[in-house]
Amino acid sequence: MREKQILDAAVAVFSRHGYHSASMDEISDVAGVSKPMIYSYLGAKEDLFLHCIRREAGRMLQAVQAGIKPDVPPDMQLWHGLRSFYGFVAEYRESWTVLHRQALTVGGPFAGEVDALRSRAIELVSGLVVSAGARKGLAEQAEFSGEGLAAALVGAAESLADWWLDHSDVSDGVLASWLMNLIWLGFNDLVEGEVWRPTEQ
Amino acid sequence: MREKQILDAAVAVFSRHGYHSASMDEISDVAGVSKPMIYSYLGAKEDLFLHCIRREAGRMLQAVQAGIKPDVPPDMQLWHGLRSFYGFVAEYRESWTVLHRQALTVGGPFAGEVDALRSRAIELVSGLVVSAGARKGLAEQAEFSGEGLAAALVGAAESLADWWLDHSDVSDGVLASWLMNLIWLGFNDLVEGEVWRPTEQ
Amino acid sequence: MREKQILDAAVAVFSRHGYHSASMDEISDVAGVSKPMIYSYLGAKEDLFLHCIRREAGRMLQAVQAGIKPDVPPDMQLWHGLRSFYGFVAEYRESWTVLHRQALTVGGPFAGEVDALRSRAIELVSGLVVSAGARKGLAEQAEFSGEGLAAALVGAAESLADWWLDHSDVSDGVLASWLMNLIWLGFNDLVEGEVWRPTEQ
Amino acid sequence: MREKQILDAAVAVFSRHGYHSASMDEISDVAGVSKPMIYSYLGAKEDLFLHCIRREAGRMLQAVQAGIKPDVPPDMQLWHGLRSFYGFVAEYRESWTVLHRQALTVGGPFAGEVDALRSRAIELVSGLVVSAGARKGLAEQAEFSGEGLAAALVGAAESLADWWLDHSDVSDGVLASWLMNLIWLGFNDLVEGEVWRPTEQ
DNA sequence: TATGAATGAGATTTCATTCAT
DNA sequence: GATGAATGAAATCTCATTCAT
Repeated sequence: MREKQILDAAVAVFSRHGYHSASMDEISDVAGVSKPMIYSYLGAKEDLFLHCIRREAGRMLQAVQAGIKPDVPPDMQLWHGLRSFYGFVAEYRESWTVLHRQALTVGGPFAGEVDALRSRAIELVSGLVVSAGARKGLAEQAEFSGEGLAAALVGAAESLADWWLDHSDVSDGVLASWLMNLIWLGFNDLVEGEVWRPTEQ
Repeated sequence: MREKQILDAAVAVFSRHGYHSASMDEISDVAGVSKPMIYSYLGAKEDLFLHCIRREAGRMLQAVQAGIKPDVPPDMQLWHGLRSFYGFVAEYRESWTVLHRQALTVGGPFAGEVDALRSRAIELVSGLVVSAGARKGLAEQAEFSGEGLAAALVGAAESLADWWLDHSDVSDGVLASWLMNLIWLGFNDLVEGEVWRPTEQ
Repeated sequence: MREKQILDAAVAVFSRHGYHSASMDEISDVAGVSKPMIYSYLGAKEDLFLHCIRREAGRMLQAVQAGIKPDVPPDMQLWHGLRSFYGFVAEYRESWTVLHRQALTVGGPFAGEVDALRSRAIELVSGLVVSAGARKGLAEQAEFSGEGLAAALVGAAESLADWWLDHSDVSDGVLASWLMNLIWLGFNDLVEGEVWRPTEQ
Repeated sequence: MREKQILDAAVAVFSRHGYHSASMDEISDVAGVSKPMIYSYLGAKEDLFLHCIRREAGRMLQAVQAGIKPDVPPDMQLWHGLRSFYGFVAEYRESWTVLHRQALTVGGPFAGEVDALRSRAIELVSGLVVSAGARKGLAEQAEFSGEGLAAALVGAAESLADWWLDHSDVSDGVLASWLMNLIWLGFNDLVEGEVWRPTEQ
């Protein structure tokens, strides 16, 4: 299909050069169609970029959700989710680049789209965290913001993905395992009432 | 000094509009000098942006390092470092925006600069991590990469900083404390040999 | 017939948007045929427009001439001609718009076509004028150009038609009667030797 | 001045090719400046055209009004006005072309500008007509619309100007005199109660 | 030294026009 | 014969960059 052809090319070019530096000329070259076709199928540059973001965000969300098994304990759900996430990043490097690097910087309608995606992720993680906390009988600790923690966790995962792009010699499972160890254990301690406090000024 | 004047204006404008959408015209307006002056003092747009990144990166690194007290245990060093980091982000929002949001998207010489900064941060954290591990007698665990963990930690800290920009009603100390609890505890477990492993496929 | 279908659509679209802003796409949509058909039946955009002008000019001329009764005095001939003209304008607004508003602006072959139509009209009026003059025994007055006067008269009629488009609450008969009173009376005076001359510098 | 330079070029090119076919490239060539200068001094194409219309309309109005002597009888005022008008058309052919031919066809803000100019003309003529009528004690004749008559008169004058462009061998005074004879005499008759009526169906 | 004035080069976008089916 | 799909070519507009003063 022409649409897929064009979107693939657009994602490739946007991921290489970023939104502004990408030229419709190059996209049409890579896609192997003429510029008017792009405008006819997917609209102006902004629309095209939006379509890219939406498709890639959809793909990623679907990949991650497909990897999560619903009937296992929360830690295993997070574990599977992380593996799927890194699997996706490995397979669709360009998608990830567009979503993570490019879509954030350009203002306008784009920020909203990616924010929505990240919100979905944070929400999802928050859910796991809360359900784990509940299972362990965690009382409400007003001191901590579930959303803040989830944001940090998501950020850690993203950053690790970025780091991975330049150190591709570890498997997705290993990455996920690092995060689980780093964070889940700490979270467990937290749940169990162990708290770190500064010991001196 | 002319240079400071120009760099201040450039950082302000770049942080507002991003690299590409920022116009030399606006920068010269904000700086209160004519465009040829910018070219004469700081070179073309790319150079100017590079100078911005370098200055802000230097400032940030210096702020963080200045906050770290060398003769306290590693956890307290990290704690102070995080507080300084969030202090810097709070005080120099624009610097942070330029470094985190804008510098990532543009390919070419910029990525290198920011990577360098992040590497410094990762290195720094790695040092703490390793020294903490050593103190506790952590054997080399080939399974874990100190650098990878540090990257994740740095990412978590950055993400939390971003999240903070939209939830400014918590103090820098609270943010740092969240991270310490989330990550340091987990790391401690790790150091002490407690490891999370998947319990089922 | 295909041709009529296309021409009707073209006249409608040209009259709405003008020559340049009219798009072949819209014409083909309105006509209900595909663009290649237009090119096959009536040629490129310029040709199409020419065909429109010719057809509408022909229609208008025919309508006016059909309204003129040959065996009545010149003033009555003019009167009937004017009524027919305004009748045509009322019934075929779009034709009139294309002929009067759009065809004038575009240089090239179009000007010629419309000039030809106007020349026919001027000629026709000239004939009446001269025949009226002759009947009244008007000596040749080198000072006046029958053609110039006719041009002015035709222009007055056209302008009034235009004015009418925005003040449609008077009948065609009234319009024609205004012109007859304004111009025919003056012309009569002229024919009878009464001449206006400037009374002072 | 650059502005005058550019406007002159723009009027020349617009008058040759019309609004749509005129290209900014050609205008900048004719003006002897680069395109960005045009945008900087006079804005986008639409603005540029508006500036042209306004300047030429202003010139024309001023020329005509300058020619009218206020303390002479209405017919002499009209006479002088017409002479000035044709004088202007003779001297500024291109201005006239832009105002009459080009500005009418393009919709949008332009129509308004030219309509305003024409309205001024019609108003002016209406004033003369009414004052002449009053002087002669003309009763209100509901049958005639002063505005309509004025529109017709203005149209006649415009048309004659157009005709003149191709028959430049008569002087402006002669043109004005034709119109005075054609219309003023007829109007006089009207004022004095002589009315033309159709004599048969 | 400092700048107002100027431009080259390139970006997006739109149509009239034509193949291939 | 008829059309959906495709494109070449050109138009408007912007901006980083530099003379001439």
